[in-house]
Amino acid sequence: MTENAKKILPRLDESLLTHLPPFSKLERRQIRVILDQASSRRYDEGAHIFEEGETAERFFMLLDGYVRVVRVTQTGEQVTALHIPSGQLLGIAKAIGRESYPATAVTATESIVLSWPMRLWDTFVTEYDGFATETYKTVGHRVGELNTRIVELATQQVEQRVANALLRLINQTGRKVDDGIEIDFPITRQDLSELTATTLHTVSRLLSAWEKQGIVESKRKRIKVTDPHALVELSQP
Amino acid sequence: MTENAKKILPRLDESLLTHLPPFSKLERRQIRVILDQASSRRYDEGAHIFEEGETAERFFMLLDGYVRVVRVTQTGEQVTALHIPSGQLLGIAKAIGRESYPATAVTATESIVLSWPMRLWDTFVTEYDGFATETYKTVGHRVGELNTRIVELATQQVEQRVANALLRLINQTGRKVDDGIEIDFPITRQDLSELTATTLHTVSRLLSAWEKQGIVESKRKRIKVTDPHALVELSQP
DNA sequence: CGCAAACCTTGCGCCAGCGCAAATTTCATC
DNA sequence: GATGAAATTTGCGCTGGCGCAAGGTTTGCG
Repeated sequence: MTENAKKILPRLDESLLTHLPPFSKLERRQIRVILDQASSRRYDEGAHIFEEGETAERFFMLLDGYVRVVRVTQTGEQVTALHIPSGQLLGIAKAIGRESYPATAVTATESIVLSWPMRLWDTFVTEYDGFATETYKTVGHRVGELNTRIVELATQQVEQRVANALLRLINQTGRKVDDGIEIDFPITRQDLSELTATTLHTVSRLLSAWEKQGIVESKRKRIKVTDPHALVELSQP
Repeated sequence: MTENAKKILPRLDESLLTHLPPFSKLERRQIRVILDQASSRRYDEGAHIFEEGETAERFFMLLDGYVRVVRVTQTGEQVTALHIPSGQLLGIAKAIGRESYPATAVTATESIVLSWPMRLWDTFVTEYDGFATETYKTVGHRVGELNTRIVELATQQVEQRVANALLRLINQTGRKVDDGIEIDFPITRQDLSELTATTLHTVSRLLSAWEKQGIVESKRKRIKVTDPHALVELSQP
């Protein structure tokens, strides 16, 4: 409840966008236009922003929160392809020449999301300097991440993959706390297992072992890394 | 030798490009300009067209042959991310906002490759209608493939992955022969294992088993699928 | 033709990590 | 503070597929 209170919809204020890469170089007037055309919306934890295969009718910017990009197999298993932190565009199917979303976006926390109808895409690209470049950089970055995940899945042991995943999470979304770095959103053993292609049981065992060694501390849905260096060691082959 | 004789450098003729998606809509005059600025080159089997991390100074079109896109881990293992058939662009770092190539391109057969200096990229995008769209579609398609590979690696057994890889190869690059479909380029057990994240031993065992069941026939570096339907069965969970 | 290099096959033992099962802890709600 | 749902922990046995090793086959080359 108190959490909710903090996360009311923000006023559509210029300062929301000016510091974000795709828009940072724009004039106030341009930002104004962009904001006027945007819809703002709050999503609960676990909500789906868009679904794989759906016609891509809107594109999104994550203002606050975290999003998991997942695929679901025929047998219903979920596989997490990426984690997206706030400040990034998502659902940018047009930037990769697609008419439909290639995966499903699920909020990992309550999130605030801005969105625009896809028909504005071309306008944004032609009207706003740097927008195209930034979106292609975003795509490039994600392609890099996908490649990295493939290499990890192909060559590393489960322990290394989980260690790597944790490191990536604290790098991207870590919050410094008293004696360590905590992952900034609720994450279950199940989530971690979907991210590392293993089972929640194995993740649980690993975390227990690491906790005994003083590398991490974890409560339900919370993980704090107290000795990142040790994790780096574990993540090396 | 006779093989080589067939694969001399082609004359830079208009018909080379007119039927390829990125250029198909262009006028003869435009094709002429594009060809004038291109370099044509033949690569031996196993040659590297470009290396991961290298500054992306040129972009390429594969006119004939097949290319594997690979990453090499710190420990020297190779992981194949994609296979690219002829008629496609590659090394299009600019389309994903990168200054350097994100992976290494290795020829799987002798190949004929056209290339242009990257400084022409923006010109191509602005001057030639449909070029940008096609490149983004290419990117989109590859992102889809990468996602699929991640899901496969994460959820499937080795046997299913190898079956899937074979099916994909015969779909993309299969050549109908007397009593089956043959993969159109030399492929070793090792190659297949790098494509499916397993060992050449396991691939060898699987192929032997399948050969006994009459699903495939294979010689050194050659694989022919005689019963694709059975493979489809095996590829399902 | 004979040799070396590259490629392929097969047997055997082992173990990381999964599946199953059951118990326990934590949290939200009334 | 009682109840139920969700998340987590832990034990145990089994097995897919890897590592190791040895031997066989095909191809290219001097």
